[in-house]
Amino acid sequence: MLDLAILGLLAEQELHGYEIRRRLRDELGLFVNISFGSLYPALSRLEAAGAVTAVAAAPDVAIPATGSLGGERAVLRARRATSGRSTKRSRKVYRITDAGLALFERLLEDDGTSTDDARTFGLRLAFAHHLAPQARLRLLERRRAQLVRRLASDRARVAGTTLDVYVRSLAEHSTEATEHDISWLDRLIESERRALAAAAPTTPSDHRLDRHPATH
Amino acid sequence: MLDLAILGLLAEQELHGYEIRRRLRDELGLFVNISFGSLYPALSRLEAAGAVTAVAAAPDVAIPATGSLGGERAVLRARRATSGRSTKRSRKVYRITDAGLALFERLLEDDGTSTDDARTFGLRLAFAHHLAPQARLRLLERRRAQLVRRLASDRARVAGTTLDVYVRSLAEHSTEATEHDISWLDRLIESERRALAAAAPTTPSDHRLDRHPATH
DNA sequence: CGTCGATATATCGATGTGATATATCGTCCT
DNA sequence: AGGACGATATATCACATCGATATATCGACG
Repeated sequence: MLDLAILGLLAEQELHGYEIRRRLRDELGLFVNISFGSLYPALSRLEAAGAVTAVAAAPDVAIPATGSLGGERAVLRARRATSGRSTKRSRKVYRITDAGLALFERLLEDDGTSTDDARTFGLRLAFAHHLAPQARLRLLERRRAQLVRRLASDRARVAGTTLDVYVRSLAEHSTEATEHDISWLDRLIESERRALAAAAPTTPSDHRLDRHPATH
Repeated sequence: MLDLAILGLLAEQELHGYEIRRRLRDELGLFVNISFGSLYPALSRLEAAGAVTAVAAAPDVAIPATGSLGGERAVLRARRATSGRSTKRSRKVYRITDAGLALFERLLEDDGTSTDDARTFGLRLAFAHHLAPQARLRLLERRRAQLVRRLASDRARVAGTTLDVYVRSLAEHSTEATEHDISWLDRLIESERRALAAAAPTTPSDHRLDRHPATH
């Protein structure tokens, strides 16, 4: 679960542990508030598995050529770091390997029956730009189906003989929240479908299209 | 966290492990989907701590005189069980002790800085009828304040330089969900305030009222 | 000049999950 | 008749994650 988060960040740029945590907190802190107690062991685990390698401590923070991720503040930090002529306490900078990239893509797509967690879905969506359009659509639809199932069982529960006021209120609110989630997903799905139709209007009935997309 | 759940159920009625899990799943399965791998150890833990005691396996399932909790199906199950003249695999029925009740109340109120989890709040609210009106109000207001704080930091994040479409959508949706939660809490708080005012209209300015409420 | 807060890595215990093992009983299919 | 299957029931394992804590370095601020 946080393997996915770590690999997703490292797929864009080399980073050290503390910085990984900071980015997860600042940029998608909605779900993940990863603790060091899980981060460092996870990095060791990934290193042992050959998914990442520790490279020499970078003397200065690489200004992200990838753009998109927290530009200004990163520059400020880099300036401070270089001016101070300090590496703080020696950092271990990690780089993702080919095996790690493969693992990342597997974790991203994996419709694994497991851990329904909203957090895992959020993480996958946050890295959705790494997915092929069709895979992205599948991700959204899978999640939608899951929520629809939950909604049905929640409704069944509300219909049951639960009398307590608070439990009932809780159940009703949860139901509404799920409905809200679903309509949000519907909007996303609609948007993806439109993008897909606009990109490839030639072969709309090609059912093999999503296996190995020509490019992206 | 599931100590709270277990004690909350046992506070109303003696139960064995499997039944505890079933009730949690069926009645407030919104949050808790407790696994046996945590339930049984938790029961042992609570037993060791003197919060619960294992009593002799009940020959028949007690028809809940407390009402409110899954009546019909329980009766059906009880009938089947007695007709079959079977206790299935010998069950351990647990009863809550005085110490357990004290612990339960502590866990219910505990504004413990820890584990902000929505699940913990949901659990507390589900058992809110065990709380004094003022404590109930405090619980709701504490949660509200917490969500307001989260909302502020979420908004700050959205205002930042996050360019990715999906991350942005995720953040916006999360923000809306939090707003929805807050307005739900506002309704609950309003309702509690009204109930409180109706119950004790004599001393509206007594600021000590919530320390040791006369009764419940 | 000394303390505080941010940066940085690491480890510990407690708690929770998912998978699996074991056993008994009722129900349904053939 | 019998046997497969699912529900009931308890228990344990490996593993993931969290929160707290330890350790260390540095810049900033009074």
